[in-house]
Amino acid sequence: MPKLVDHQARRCHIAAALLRVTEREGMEAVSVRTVAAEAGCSVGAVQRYFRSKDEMLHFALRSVVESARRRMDGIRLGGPDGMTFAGALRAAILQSLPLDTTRLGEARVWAAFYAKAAVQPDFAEVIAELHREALGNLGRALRYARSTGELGPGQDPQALARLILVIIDGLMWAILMDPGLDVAAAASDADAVPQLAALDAALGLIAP
Amino acid sequence: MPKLVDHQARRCHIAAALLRVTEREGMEAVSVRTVAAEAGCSVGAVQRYFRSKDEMLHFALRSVVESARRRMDGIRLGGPDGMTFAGALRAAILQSLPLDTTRLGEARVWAAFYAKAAVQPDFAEVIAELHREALGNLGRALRYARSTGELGPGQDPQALARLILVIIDGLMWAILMDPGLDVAAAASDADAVPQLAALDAALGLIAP
DNA sequence: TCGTATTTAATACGACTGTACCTGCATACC
DNA sequence: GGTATGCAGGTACAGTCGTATTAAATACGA
Repeated sequence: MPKLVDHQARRCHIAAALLRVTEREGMEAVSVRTVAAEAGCSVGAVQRYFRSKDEMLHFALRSVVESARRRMDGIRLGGPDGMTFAGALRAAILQSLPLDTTRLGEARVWAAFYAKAAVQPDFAEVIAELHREALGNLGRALRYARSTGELGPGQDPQALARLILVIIDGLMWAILMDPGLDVAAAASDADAVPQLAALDAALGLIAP
Repeated sequence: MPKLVDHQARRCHIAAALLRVTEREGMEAVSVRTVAAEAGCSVGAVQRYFRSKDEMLHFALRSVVESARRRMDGIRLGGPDGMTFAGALRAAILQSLPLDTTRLGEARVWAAFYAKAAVQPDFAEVIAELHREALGNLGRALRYARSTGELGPGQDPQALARLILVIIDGLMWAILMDPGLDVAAAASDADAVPQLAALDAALGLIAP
């Protein structure tokens, strides 16, 4: 038996390189060669771990979906943690927004995959599944909040969950499209981001 | 004097071809050749009207921004037109969403330009300017609505305008990412689009 | 009708694309 | 130790990319 390599780890390593290229120069700059260079290996190497460029892109998408899922699972809205429901919700949303350099990079990657999904249904399906899952999680949390009285009884938790996810996506783009955004200031002080006025307006309406 | 052609019209013709290609196959499929083929002319022809591919893309972006601006200017929220404020607002937002095939195509084009703007600041600037203009228009309309009492006095019109624009963008993506969307049904009956539950939740909070 | 300026088409160029193949190399079993 | 097997790198190929340059066709003013 010859040398054995951890295939999965290699694939992740190459996918990470692909995401770095995407974050820096967009998905149009992603080619087998640029990714190989970024990953510090040869073209032949990435070809062994991915049969085709398309398979590589699919794997990369699944990896970002996976990390988003992990982040999502780490969020707890209900629960006894000395915080108001509105505050916890706001914190959870802020956590999902590109307010520092690393999350800004991740958002740029998402932007590229979103655009690809707009014309490629199989990509859209993967994203839609994550979205359904997020909808379920958030809806469950909101139902719990309503049961404890933290959320008004007149509000439909499922529709509200939809609304919050829509706002998160919309805010992501609004922040991404703002060329004058000061990321350094945003990371320390959320009030330096004028786009978040929309978020506070929404939260003020939801949980006054 | 030799043959004279309407340069501006030619540029628009070619830009329209570029947008058709983008709508169908995404921006990665846009090349000087594919656009020339779609426009029914030679590569040399598009090269005369656009010095470079980048200039062509800029012109195309400006043309979609221009048409979005025109659509926006056609929207009137305040005014005596036998409609409640909330109803007029809802209608205006629905008009901006990809709920039929033509607007779905336009949304796909927007998706592509959004993604490009995420990594190319000069594109982002053009979009940001349109966004600022929309913010101003909507803010004005909301201030007027508040002055007539149709909007509660406790709400900040500017923040609310931001929120509505964020929701429009977020809804656009939510609809675009849904592979199971029945466009035919959506065009005739907005209730066939589950994503719009988010919109109604928001409107219920804003103008109850 | 001629001349000329403008539009067109076609081609050439170097660089880059995705993919296929092929050569060494290091390893682990017989 | 020999050898077969999985891995890495390199190269080749047929296309396509954006752009520059060329020659032909066109249409108007004189």
